[in-house]
Amino acid sequence: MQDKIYTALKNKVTGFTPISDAEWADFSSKWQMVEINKDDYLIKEGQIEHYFYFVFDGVLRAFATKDGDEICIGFSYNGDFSGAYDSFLAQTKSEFAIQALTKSTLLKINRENLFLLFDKYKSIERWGRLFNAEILIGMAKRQVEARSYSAEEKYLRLLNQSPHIFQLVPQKHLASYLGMTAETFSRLRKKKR
Amino acid sequence: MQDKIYTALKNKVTGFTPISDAEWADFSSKWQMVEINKDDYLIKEGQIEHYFYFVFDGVLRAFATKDGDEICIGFSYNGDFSGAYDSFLAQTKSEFAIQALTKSTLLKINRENLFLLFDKYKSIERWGRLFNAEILIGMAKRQVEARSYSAEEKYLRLLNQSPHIFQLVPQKHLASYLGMTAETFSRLRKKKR
DNA sequence: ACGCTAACTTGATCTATATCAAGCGTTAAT
DNA sequence: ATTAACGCTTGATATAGATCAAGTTAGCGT
Repeated sequence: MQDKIYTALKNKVTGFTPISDAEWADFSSKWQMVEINKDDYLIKEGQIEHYFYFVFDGVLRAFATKDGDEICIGFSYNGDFSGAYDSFLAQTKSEFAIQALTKSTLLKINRENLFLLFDKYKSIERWGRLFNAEILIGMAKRQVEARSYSAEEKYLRLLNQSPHIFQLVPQKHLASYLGMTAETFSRLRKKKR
Repeated sequence: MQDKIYTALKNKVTGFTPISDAEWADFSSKWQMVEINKDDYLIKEGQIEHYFYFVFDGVLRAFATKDGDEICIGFSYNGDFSGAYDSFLAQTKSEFAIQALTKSTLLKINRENLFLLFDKYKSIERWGRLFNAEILIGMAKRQVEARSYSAEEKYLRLLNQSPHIFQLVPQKHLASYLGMTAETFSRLRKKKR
């Protein structure tokens, strides 16, 4: 049954680029399973990220804190990679925290091991490049979105494009994710029903 | 004197990861020089990006258009890479245009050649990964910035962190880049003098 | 099942910033 | 040299969404 977790990871990685059996054996041996309870943190603001995660099951949120208010940056679900990735790459203090919104099952790999794998295998290096590209493309989209639309438009777009997350994530986090207050979110919700 | 342009590219690339002479010879042969006049476009919204650029000299701006209004996404200067990078990677229609703010000298490489180089050389693949990482880290920072600060705070932060761009870029573009109107920008400017 | 806390709703008010409008200075074209 | 076009400034007004405050609901721990 732990097999399933590694199979999920394998599917995810080979979705980017093919990997030989030998490479997979080495690669996969470096990942360990971790479980984390609801409300616990993968990492807190100001810490340096040493791990890169794969979410097998659960929901997590990334958020920064500004003057005591939380600013929700994003979410990770089943099949996503997670972690304070910019801190992980640059080894700078993380500007945000990652917290489990549900009990979650993850795989993690530490930075040293991952970087050794990058050195050792071109396929893994390629996966790293393509994964970075995917994240980057998503962030570029979101940047334009955030600046192009009103609160109402952003609400409706989220509703159309990711209806499932309304079930998974408390409204206040969705509101913050869309850059509005919980009150505004609630009013939009009422309006559209 | 064209040497200087290639030397600048070499310095930029090897700043990420070392590259052998043979690799460099092959890699550099795939880049061609392009010149572009002030106000001309590298790419327009809706087109698919086939090239990846290196700015030897000049200033460019990337902007999206929403309801006739321009939303400035970012700038490229001497020593930066440029292009509609997400369109280049995903081969989807670009959501933004790139326009020269000054007469500019660039190097460009087409996608096919670059991807062949990724296949051929692990060092180039690594450069690709690290370059993606750098862009990604920058975008993550900017995302948090854009959401954490008021117009005034954003203005002051830009003034402190990148005073040079006040000389290079018209105010209206800086205003849009910071997510405010030109009027608001002008008022903040007056206030702080 | 009960009580407590946190999430959500609803209404009243406030405010940062946008919008609209008009004028000024500088550059560029005729 | 004159005018047109554009970028910047300044003032008046409008508004989306925030903030503040109070009440309601729902989930969680004991």
